[in-house]
Amino acid sequence: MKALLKHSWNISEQDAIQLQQQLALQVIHEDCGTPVEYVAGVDVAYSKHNGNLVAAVVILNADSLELVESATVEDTAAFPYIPGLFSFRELPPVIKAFENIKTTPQLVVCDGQGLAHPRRFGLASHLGVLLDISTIGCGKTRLIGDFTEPDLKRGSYAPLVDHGEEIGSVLRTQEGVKPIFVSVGHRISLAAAREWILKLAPRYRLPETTRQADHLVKTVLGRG
DNA sequence: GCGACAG
DNA sequence: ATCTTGTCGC
Repeated sequence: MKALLKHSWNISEQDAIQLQQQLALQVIHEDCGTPVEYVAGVDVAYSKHNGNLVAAVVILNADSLELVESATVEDTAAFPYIPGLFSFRELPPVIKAFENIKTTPQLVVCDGQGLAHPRRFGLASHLGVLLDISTIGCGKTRLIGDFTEPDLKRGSYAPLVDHGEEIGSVLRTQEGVKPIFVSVGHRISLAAAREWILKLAPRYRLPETTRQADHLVKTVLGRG
């Protein structure tokens, strides 16, 4: 599949910020109602020797969570890691990997934030707008926002708040295990995003989508 | 000026 | 992200 919308990745830091503000206007924070048959997982890893990026996209059956298709792409890093401009560093190879995927997913789970971003346009939001597919931001750590510790039970969550605005949820996917940061990407509501992440993480802290994508990139790099 | 800072 | 050993717990 191909991205419906495209733009240059070879831009300055200032232009990247302006582009985020412009594209953020296209994000839809509501469920689109499309039945989900396939869910995609995305992850990127770095080669310790040449510094290259390896992106992986996995397509899972939404019910069985079994792998049905996958693709990986190795690329050179063209943009530095700057908190807030993460997507400009990792999305290029991710988009290329999606071009080698035949099965179109109705939902994509990203390793990073969506709405929980300084300009409300994290990597998940960015990928969602480019592909025009529902996306969820699922990060292992916080970028911005305040929160209180959610209860220890699986499924408990606490609001992630920035300047009085609820930008995501701190969700406990496994009892007594460190919670993850869930936020809306594109074409989905926060409640639906939480439900999906819980469904995708029946046994481990992270959803199967990111676990399988993570496993794949590590295999490509040699150690997995 | 001093921290915080997705991966 | 990546570099790294042992250790605690199921």
